[in-house]
Amino acid sequence: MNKEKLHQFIQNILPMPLDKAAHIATYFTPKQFDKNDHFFKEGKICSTSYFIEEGLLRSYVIDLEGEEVTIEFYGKDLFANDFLSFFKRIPSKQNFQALSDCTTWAIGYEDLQLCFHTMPEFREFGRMMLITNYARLQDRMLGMIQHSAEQRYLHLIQSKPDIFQHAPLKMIASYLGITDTSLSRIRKDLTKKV
Amino acid sequence: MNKEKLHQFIQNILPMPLDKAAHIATYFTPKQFDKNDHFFKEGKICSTSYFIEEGLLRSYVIDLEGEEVTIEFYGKDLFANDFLSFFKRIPSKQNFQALSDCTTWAIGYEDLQLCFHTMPEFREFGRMMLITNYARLQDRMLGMIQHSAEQRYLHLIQSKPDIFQHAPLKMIASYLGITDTSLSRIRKDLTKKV
DNA sequence: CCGTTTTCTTGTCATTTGGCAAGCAGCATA
DNA sequence: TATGCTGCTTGCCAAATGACAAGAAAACGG
Repeated sequence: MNKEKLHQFIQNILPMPLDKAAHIATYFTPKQFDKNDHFFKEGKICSTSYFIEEGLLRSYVIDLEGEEVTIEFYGKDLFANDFLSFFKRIPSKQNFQALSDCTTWAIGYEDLQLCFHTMPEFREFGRMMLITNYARLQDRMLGMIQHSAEQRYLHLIQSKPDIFQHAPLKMIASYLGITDTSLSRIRKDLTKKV
Repeated sequence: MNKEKLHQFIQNILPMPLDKAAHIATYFTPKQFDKNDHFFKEGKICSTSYFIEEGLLRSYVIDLEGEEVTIEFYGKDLFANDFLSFFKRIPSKQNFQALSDCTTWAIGYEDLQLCFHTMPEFREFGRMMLITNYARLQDRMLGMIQHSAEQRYLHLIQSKPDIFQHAPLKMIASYLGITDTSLSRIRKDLTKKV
């Protein structure tokens, strides 16, 4: 398990010399998850952030009726954590679960702070990551407002096709904001149309 | 027009000595908007960020049918800009409009970068603001998934009551992800229930 | 004050989505 | 093989929301 992909990821978010990226990478340690591992549970402060080299995760909350609502799928080359809990040091409401065997790089809160305080490049990198994620979330929000469930489903197939090999329909449905029954019907209608 | 509220705002996001907050505040210049001013239009790079001392703004996009979709309402004590365009220096898809006469404090991209690079407190302040906004957006997303239009409407009345004095129903409806017709009916039903 | 425009409401009907329950299929395991 | 378990589909009907159009009410500008 080498750090090449981690370097690429860092340089992808913010271009910087390889030695800088390599230095940043030294603060990350490898961490494996098995499929279905619940590796973070709500109520605690999220103190570790994971860069995903390979595999698929999801975060979810439990709603008032006890139903799981998937907040986000985290695939390859993404950073998984609960920003709010992580940076504000407050208990998280989210849970994290591996949907496949996962190869990740972990960094703890203190190390991340150290990186922020000592490396301007890393600050930029962190800021860009936050902004990118914010913009993605805003686009998804706009999608919820402007598009039908069917359109959102089709878009998800385009943008995150790997989800469909690992996540059961119910998780995908709650992510899309519909029930699994409706999603099943949407799929049925789509096969007719083709 | 004094900077007291700006100081408070900065210290509210991240507690710091008054002199630090005052120094940060020197980079902001006052800017007034009249009701209905469209002070930023899509296609350009968003290079100014506004702290709102008084008044109400909104950001919106134009969808494929030419309809305006309100993305966000920015009230008192908030920071208004398009993060993605502002920090990535790419053209924005958003428009900004004053919904009432507004008193704001403006800061340009270069000054903001200067602040980031020279003041650790300001970096923290900026990071916390991004995270707070991200968490808010995520909560709104969850609301879209878990709650009915009526529940979202009631929640909006609680959380941003001032909107209803300045924004027409159509803007509020698109923000909630429904049509103005539906919102009108929801209001009617609620008066019956009371 | 009048006339115009915008905003809001309402009626009718269609479409989308949900709730519930039944059934089927795959799959692990005793 | 028998037995559950989970995931997916489907039928039936209800509820939520939308599309379109008409009209009432309010706001605005001269």
